[in-house]
Amino acid sequence: MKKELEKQYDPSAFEDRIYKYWMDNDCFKANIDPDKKPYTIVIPPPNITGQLHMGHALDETLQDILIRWKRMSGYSALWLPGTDHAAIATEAKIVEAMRKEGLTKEAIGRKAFMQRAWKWKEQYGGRIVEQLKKLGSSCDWSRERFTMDEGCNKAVKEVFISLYEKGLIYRGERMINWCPHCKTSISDAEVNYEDQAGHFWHIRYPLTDGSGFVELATTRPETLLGDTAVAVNPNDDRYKDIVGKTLTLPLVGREIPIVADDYVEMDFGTGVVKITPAHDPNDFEVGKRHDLPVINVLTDDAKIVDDYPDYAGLDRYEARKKIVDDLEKGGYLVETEDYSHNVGTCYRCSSTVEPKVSTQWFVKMEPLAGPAIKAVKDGRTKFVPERFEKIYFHWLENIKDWCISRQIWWGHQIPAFYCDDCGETVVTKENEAFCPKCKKKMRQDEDTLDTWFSSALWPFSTLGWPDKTEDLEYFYPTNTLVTGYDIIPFWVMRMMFSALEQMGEVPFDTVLIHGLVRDSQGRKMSKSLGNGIDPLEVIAQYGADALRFMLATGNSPGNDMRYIDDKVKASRNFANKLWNAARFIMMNLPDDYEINDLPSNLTTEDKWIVSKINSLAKDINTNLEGFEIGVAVQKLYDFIWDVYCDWYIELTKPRILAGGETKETAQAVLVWVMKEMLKLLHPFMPFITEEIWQTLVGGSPLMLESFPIYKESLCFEKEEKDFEKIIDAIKGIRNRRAEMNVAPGIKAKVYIETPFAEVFKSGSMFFERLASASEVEVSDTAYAADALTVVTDSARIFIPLDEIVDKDKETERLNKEMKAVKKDIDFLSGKLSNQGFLAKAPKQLIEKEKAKLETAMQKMAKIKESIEKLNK
RNA sequence: GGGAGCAUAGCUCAGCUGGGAGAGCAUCUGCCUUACAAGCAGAGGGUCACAGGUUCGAGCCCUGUUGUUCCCACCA
Repeated sequence: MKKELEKQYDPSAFEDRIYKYWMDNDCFKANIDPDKKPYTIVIPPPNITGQLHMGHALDETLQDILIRWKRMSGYSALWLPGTDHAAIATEAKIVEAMRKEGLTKEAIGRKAFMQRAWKWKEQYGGRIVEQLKKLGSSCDWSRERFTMDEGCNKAVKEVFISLYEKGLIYRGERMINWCPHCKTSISDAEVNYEDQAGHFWHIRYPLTDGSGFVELATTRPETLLGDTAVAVNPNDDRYKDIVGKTLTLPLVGREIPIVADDYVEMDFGTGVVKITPAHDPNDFEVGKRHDLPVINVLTDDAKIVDDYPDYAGLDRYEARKKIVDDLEKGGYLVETEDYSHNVGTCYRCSSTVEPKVSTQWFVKMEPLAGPAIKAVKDGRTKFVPERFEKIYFHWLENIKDWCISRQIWWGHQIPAFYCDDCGETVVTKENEAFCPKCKKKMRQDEDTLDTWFSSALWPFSTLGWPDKTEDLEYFYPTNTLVTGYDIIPFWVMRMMFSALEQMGEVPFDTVLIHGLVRDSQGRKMSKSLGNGIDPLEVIAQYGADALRFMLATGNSPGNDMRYIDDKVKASRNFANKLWNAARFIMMNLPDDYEINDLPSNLTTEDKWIVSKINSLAKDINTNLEGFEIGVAVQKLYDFIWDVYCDWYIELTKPRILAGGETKETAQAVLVWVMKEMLKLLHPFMPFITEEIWQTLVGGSPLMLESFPIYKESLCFEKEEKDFEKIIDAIKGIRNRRAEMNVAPGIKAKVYIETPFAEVFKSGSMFFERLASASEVEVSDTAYAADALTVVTDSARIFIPLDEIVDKDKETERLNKEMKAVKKDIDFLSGKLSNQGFLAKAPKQLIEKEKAKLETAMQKMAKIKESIEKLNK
């Protein structure tokens, strides 16, 4: 049968079909094979609420490149996929959907809400998974997991109980971050700080004894309602006398003490701070030190509580306005100053968070942080690039206890039970509990766990832990974790200490960090800006291969990149180039062509390209081992486009026309090198390579072929060098002709004077097609008549074009060239007469420079001679 | 207030452990050469931010400066 590809490269015509072909043939399935080494990547589970965005596309592309490469390199490669329940984000979506139906979660109750949530998950949770497939992700879907599935829930409970029993999880009343919009606590890592324009209100509080006022400044006047003291620095002479006196709180009338505390900075503001223990983390600490009451003035949705009738029910910002007005009316407001300050916002909904005193569950971090720091310091896990270790260390070294309880329903319910009668607490993996003291049925904690609590267990919970499964035994610890630098504190860090604590081993040996994909102007892609690019649309237009290739091109680990449409186009054009090259070679094969290994009668140019792709294979492996994906991509691009298409294919054309043995050898080499290229390119552009492979080779899938490695037997150093001489000469001729504006149609004789006569004789046929030669003469003596002259490192070439040879112009040209060579000679001889260089530079380099100088000198002599002859 | 990244051709970016600066796009010239005009052959274009230093030799290492981006941090 004739092997044939569609005339037009149209990725949409085959990408889905190829993906299905892989699925049908179980190509993604990882098997436990004692004869193979395992290589494991767990996917950073995308949120079930999510739609595929460019960040995912980059993340998945990098993982797929690595996993396909390792799979082809003989590893039992497992890419374990799954999704995250995204607690707060998902709950918000469901609540919003219910709101449209006029329902609230309180109205329908927990059970019904959870049923709706699961239904929602079934309906939409698979969407992102289907989108991942569009990219070509070679995940083992038979092992797909969900952070809230039964196994993950088992793992979560196991860890919770184990940490609780070790005293590493505790429940307590602390100051936490509260999001009034999501109505739940959030962890420190989930707060984003941003500068906001605000005001600094200077207020005076009257001394109760009527002896005057104390002026202080605040950015949050509404919290005045909850003030329980005013503090000054103990060393502040200005206020020494009033420490211990009391003030009457304006608008409220409460009598509050003036305390002395080191926390107050004397030279900031007026040196007086109002203390509101319920609404500021520092004030909370001051309050503890001075045994001050904690008076909460805000509701869960940040409105003033009913205790203050004048303000009750007002939103915090409305209350602020009214309180400032009232302070002014009462003569308490001294001045209002513009002021920019740092405000904490919720990373999910961007609402301003409220510090709040509340009873929550916490993970005690200090004992867990130590081993996690050590593991990276010891090099058991390393970051690529290394600089991100600093971020990791910084977080762990300054870590506070992790608030893990959330006041939402969608998530893992905390496995703690309370006795309403005696206050007893029981933590158990059972679904119900009875009080050990009063034997009564206990009430389970209403709260759920931070979504990251389950994500933190992902590398081992997905492999079956806490059960001792074969998967866990074989595939754990995993190898490479690929993720963006923005989630190091959320996820990487937590996986590290969780794994070390539960498994006693690091969860992965390498963390490959990538940057963000920004828009063409370098801005972060965001919904609010509306500047996001939908990867699915890009795939529809240019194909997944083009998108993947674009994302991998010129991208170095840890650096942000921009999405630029022209770059995708360039990648698509590259795919098109490969497509057409494949079409060309198939076009020239007989219908019953049988693919064999390399023949033994290789020509110089055959050995040249075989040797080149052999070293390319070496480079690609080395680059991938070092996670230099962008560099590997560049090398593949250059080889396929420049070396194979622009040179080698062109070189085979005269041989194909000639027919016979040389044609057969050329065909065999064309096919063989194409096969090697397809293998090398496959991890980067899986679809097009598989499609071509299926058409050209057929049989088993390309994705299960062996990845090429360097082979000594394929290295032909001499032929490589020899053929470069011919390429140099052809380039030189083309160059001269273009400069002289000689149309390609005008053929001319080419006379080559060279000491490498054999090399040039064997390559002379190429000059006809590639250098517009009418005939080629190779000799060791110079051409006698006037001609255009081209001097390369290994030859002097004469092109007798009588009608266009302008002696003056030619002389000028040669003089210019001579100057350039002279510069080379000066540079090289300068270097070689430098005693320091001779004494300290590596010998090999010195030899290389000497050889270069020698070549340049010879070239110089040839040019000089040509000039003289021309002007005789 | 700490910490980090970036600064290379008109634009977007590569450049591994220091050995005479690269790619894509854009520009200019000439080509429909029977795989590809999503193409072919050529050309122009860079005191590698600035100032010092180390070295025989620096885009790369060290110090400082400027610009820019980001992360962290409780100054009310």
